[in-house]
Amino acid sequence: MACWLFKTEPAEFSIDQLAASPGGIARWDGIRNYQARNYLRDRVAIGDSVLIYHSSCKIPGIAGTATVVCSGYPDPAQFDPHSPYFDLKASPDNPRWFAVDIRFENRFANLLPARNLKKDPELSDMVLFSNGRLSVQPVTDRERQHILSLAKVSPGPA
DNA sequence: GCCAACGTTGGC
DNA sequence: GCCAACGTTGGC
Repeated sequence: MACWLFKTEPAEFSIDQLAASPGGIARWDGIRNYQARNYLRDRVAIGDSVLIYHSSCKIPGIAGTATVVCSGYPDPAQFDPHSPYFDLKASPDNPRWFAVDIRFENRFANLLPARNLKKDPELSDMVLFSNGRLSVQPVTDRERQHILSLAKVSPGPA
């Protein structure tokens, strides 16, 4: 089982919206970056663990966890001319962008602020800090374990 | 709102 | 294929 960090702007789609989705399941779509696309298309698998990261908000950080319930498939939004994610150059025969489905697992009692995680020696190698703009990124098992242990002790905003 | 870092585009 | 110009991301 692999682990991933998915970034989202909570104003667009938050972990609460995920939790409120039918069955706690939602499509993770609208990813328009090739490196992230490659992960969604080729690597993200059913049963993988996901850390949900809130970005571009008051306190950016990890908000909770989810599980992958459907691996990569063409993102329907790319074919919809009314969608902000429409892509003129994509076609069903030759899809350019991919989505996965995830199911809500847990919302941390206290969000883990990125500025705290950044100071944590256990997490110094996280992709989050070397390529902060990548919206789908791999997380090592060690990083995941550490983050989950932090979430349990509920450190809260420092 | 600023700005640094990074990604994409397009002329050559 | 290079690289300058431009656009986007995202923390602050």
